[in-house]
Amino acid sequence: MTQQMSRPVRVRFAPSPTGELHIGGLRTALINYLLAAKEGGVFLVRIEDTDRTRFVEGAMERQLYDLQWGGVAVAEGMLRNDSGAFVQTGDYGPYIQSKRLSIYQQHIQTLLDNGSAYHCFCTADRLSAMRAAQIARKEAPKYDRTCCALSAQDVAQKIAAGDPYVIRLKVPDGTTTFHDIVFGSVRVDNATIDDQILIKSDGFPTYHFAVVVDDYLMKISHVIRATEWLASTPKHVILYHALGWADAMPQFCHVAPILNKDKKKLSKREGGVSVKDFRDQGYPAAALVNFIILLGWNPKTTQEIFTMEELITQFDLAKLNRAGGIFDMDRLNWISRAHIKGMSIDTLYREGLPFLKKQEFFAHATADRTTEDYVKRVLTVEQDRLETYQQIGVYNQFFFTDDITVDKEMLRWKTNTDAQTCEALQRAYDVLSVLSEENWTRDGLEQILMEAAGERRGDFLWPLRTALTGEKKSPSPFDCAWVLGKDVTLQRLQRAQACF
RNA sequence: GGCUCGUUCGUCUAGUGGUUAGGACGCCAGGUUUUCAUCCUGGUAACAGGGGUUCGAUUCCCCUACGAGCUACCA
Repeated sequence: MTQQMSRPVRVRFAPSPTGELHIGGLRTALINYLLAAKEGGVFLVRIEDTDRTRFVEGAMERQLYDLQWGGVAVAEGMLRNDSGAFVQTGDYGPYIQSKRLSIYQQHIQTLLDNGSAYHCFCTADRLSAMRAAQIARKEAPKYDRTCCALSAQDVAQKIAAGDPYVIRLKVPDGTTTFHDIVFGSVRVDNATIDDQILIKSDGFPTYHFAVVVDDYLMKISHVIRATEWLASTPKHVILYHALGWADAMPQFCHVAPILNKDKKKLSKREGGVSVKDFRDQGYPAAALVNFIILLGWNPKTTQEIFTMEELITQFDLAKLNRAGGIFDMDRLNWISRAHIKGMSIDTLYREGLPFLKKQEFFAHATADRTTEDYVKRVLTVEQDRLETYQQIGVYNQFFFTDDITVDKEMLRWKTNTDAQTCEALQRAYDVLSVLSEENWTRDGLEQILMEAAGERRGDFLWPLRTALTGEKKSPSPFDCAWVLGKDVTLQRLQRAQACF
């Protein structure tokens, strides 16, 4: 088999507008995109909407938006225009299959003419009866070619009479072999392949026919898609030959699916599998992308955290694994944490603010606690503790509300007495009340408070920290005082002292 | 049932005809520490099973088991 290694790279992602973009879909799109980006090729999007019964209004737009969110940049096919709408762009359109019906008609005719396809008038009832009988006889269900024996006259007559029909591929005898970049050589006996329907009775092509016609006409160099297509690739190979396009056959590359804990294909039933779900939960796009690409691929180094640029330079189709990977939430969280940790505060603020704004505690916060400056201080303190944007502020709500509760027990460090606790609070107040605003910095506060703490740090720092937060767990008292500011810090210390 | 594909710690994986089978996540234990988180150190844990080939197989071949996909006028 000849491989066109020098062909310009043109790859495509071809979603069906039937629902939200699945993370498995994002992964497939990403792999296509990475190859194109690495090789200086073109990544295009084509919409496969030939199943009118499953069409969902708006699904295409949402999927394209999710792709863009994930950083998978589309160069041809469906692009966003200035007003935000997705429009067909490129020299190989239309890029929506339902707009290509006449093209399919033209090419099905060559198949009909050269005897590679035939009309079939069998009814659904007859087909299902036939299939049931075959199964009962423990045979592989397969069309029995009744209509293949019809004369041209019979066919013309039935068509003229308005009988509904489909057009089937006449699978030739022999075997079909093809090379897959990931799975290697795959060979099947043509006798096991059914006479696949190419054109449905509604005149629309099936996937198998449309994908071959479109990939050929759009000059696709690599067909990179999910492994669920591996078994039907021989049909496509047969079609390339029947259409006389064997020399222009793309390279096939099937990528393993993402599985759930039961090793089943991750299904929408279980929730939390669409790109939108993860975006809504506050995972950075770069983290999700990093996570899904590492499921079944790695550059053979120990690097685990990647930017998109690093992925592009290090990507290699040959390093894709064959086995499917199980989706592991712990790992996603770890990768997400690493990405958030590595962000600038400006980025974290820009990305995280929309999530913070949805929080009730933030909506009720006073104006001075929702300023950019204040929120950025909170983020500075929380950055190392965040797994998702959605967690911002959630575990440290005392930053946004004065409605905190402190009592003697909370303020007491270990077995200290009330007097010792009071003394600690008073000492903290004394030290902080004379600290200038200029020195009210993370470092400045840490320095002066550690000095004041002396040897028995817990005696001093615990009452201070709980007085400021009303929580047993929180960031350090230095960080809390820094975020809250001098006025609030002193107020809260006084409130704590009033417990005694 | 048939066809195609797959199988290294719980998970993601590296790896070689001879390795103490490496790393990461998780988990556990210690350390740092005012708490939590972070961070540091250490630990736990794998070549699905059986036959070959071979001086020697996790690595090559075959079989079995298990798993997945396909077997639609869905993609």
